Amino acid sequence: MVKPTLKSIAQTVGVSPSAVSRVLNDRMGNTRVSEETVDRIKAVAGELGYVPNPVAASLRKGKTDSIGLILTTTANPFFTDMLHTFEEVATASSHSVLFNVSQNEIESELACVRRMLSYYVSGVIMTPHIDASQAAVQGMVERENIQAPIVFVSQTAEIGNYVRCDLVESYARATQELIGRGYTKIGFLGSTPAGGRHEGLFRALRENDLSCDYRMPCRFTSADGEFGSAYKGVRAYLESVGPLAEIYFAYSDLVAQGMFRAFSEKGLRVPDDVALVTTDNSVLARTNSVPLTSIAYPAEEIARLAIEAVLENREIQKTLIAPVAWRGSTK
Amino acid sequence: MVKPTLKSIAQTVGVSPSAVSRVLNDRMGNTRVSEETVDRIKAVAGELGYVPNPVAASLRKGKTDSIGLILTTTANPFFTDMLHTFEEVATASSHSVLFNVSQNEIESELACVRRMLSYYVSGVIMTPHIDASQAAVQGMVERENIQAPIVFVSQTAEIGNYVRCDLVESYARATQELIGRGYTKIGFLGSTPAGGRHEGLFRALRENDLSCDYRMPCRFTSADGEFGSAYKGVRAYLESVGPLAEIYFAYSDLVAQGMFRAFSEKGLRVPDDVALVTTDNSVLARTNSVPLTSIAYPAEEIARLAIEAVLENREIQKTLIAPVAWRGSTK
DNA sequence: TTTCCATGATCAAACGATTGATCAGGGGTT
DNA sequence: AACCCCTGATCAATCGTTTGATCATGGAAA
Repeated sequence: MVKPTLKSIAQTVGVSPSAVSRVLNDRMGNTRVSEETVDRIKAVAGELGYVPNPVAASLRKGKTDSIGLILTTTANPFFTDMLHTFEEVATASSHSVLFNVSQNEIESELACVRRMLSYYVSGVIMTPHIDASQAAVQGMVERENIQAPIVFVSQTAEIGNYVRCDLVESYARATQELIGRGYTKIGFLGSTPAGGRHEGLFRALRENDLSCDYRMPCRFTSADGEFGSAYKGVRAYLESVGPLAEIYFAYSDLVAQGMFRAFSEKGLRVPDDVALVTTDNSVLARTNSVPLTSIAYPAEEIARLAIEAVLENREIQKTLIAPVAWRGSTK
Repeated sequence: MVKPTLKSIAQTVGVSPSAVSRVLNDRMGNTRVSEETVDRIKAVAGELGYVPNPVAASLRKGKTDSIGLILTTTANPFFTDMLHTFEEVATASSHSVLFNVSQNEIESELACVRRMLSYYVSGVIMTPHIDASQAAVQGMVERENIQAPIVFVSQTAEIGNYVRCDLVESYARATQELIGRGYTKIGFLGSTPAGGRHEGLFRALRENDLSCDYRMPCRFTSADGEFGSAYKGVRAYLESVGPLAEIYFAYSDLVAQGMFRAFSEKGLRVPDDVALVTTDNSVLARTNSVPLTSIAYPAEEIARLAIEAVLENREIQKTLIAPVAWRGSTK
């Protein structure tokens, strides 16, 4: 038994393929087919178990019911949180998801986008590796006059269509709240104090006339990853000077896990001896033995906005502020 | 500037589309085109930035360079570990990944498979929700005489094409090793002692004339999830009878996290007061403040085997034994 | 000079759905 | 009776590639 096609259905009903196509797509109203024929066609289609061939339809229409999703990695639980929502929303709108991991290289990101576009995806959602890669992709879009919407899910850049999360502001608000709770010596772990999200921390500290030099030095290496680098950095820090601040910001949940392990090994208790605020609010923060206060990057909302923008082919420039999930790693 | 097609290239070179097609696909050897023409075509194709249209090729060939991947959930880090390898191997073989989450319903699983097949995927890899769903899908495959390979990644069922992980045997080996290390009171957390992986634990205990009644009762509810259910169960257990065993098996890393938190809150130290062996060896186990000994479900190897089976359209019936990553939560 | 073959290329039919253009025929106007 | 319109249906081209069949050409063998 071969797969039924429009033509085979048309034959058994005794009607033209066009009629069958019009009936089965049925954008309510413009059906130029008599009710009787409609019924006959639907009956036969059902009986034969007709399932349309999306590939053929795509070729003709020049677009598919699928969207491309490009993540920089799946190693960080934060991304997989988004992945889930993406799939959910896309499936609910009966769209397929074409998935790729770009792995931190601009060339790879461009290649992924290009490949997806050649599949006639309705649009692409990507987490750009860095601002430069976002700019590069957007440049390609404009240069080649690409019609399908490309939506960036980023943290900083305001380029093209994007949903970004203003972590600078988020950090500032979190810091303000911490100061309100009585913390005065607030630090962070990181290699580069300037730029990025920590600016929010600095800003709030300055506004409250507090010093902002409680930095835990840490050299990030790709061999150790976020977790290992943080662990080693904090170990070394604790062994040389010990915790100077009452509370530390972590760049991500993975980093927080590394810090937490180092604290534990040194007998420091969270939050009594030293407190912790992390970023991502992923499963790691939620299931830590001490539930971690975490800046709740709104992965679900971001995913939803991005997908809706793609499906409705609508421009989007949205900046969100991450709320903080206050948990047991802070007072 | 419109997108270059085979035809447009053929025109500018002054040759037929067939020639261009043959040159650009070039399965080394059967090129029935003179070297000179090959060069001219390649030059023009490169210059015009030709990128082939996979949709058209698929329609004609009746298959695509993409594989379908259906996971039951992304909530468990264990699945996302596999996801990463899947994407990596598939991309390395220049295949796209069509991704879906099936969410624990047989109907949904069948629908996902059907949809993917209509996209002419080269094959589908899925983690069946339960043995019944694996049987249902396999039934569909046979009934409808589906040609594309479907590979199941499961734990128990030996149905169709599969890569399974014999966790019963894995548990038995782990238990044997624990006994060798001096543990005699070995328990586990779970609602249903019979069936499944715990049989391995029981078997090894029996073989060593040890009792196997150190069960932590726990009622799993979908509202609390694996983590919450485990946490609540262990809390209640500790408050009523306390830890009776020296070491406990956890069903998954998420479950282990819940147990670990309960232990921590009760002041029990791992592994000194109570030890822990978990399953999955996901990022959760690796980044816990005490690195958890975990049965290392070989996600990468499984993914690799499954993908290779699909790409080479080869039958596969493989059973793997999970090794154990011995870490700080055991002596 | 005819015959045969190898080489390098083209032809044309698919693949399955979509869609603007076209058409047959019946009923209503004038 | 001539004209027009409406309804319900068909025609045929198209999307871009692939691929078996066919064809022209020139040189070698008979």
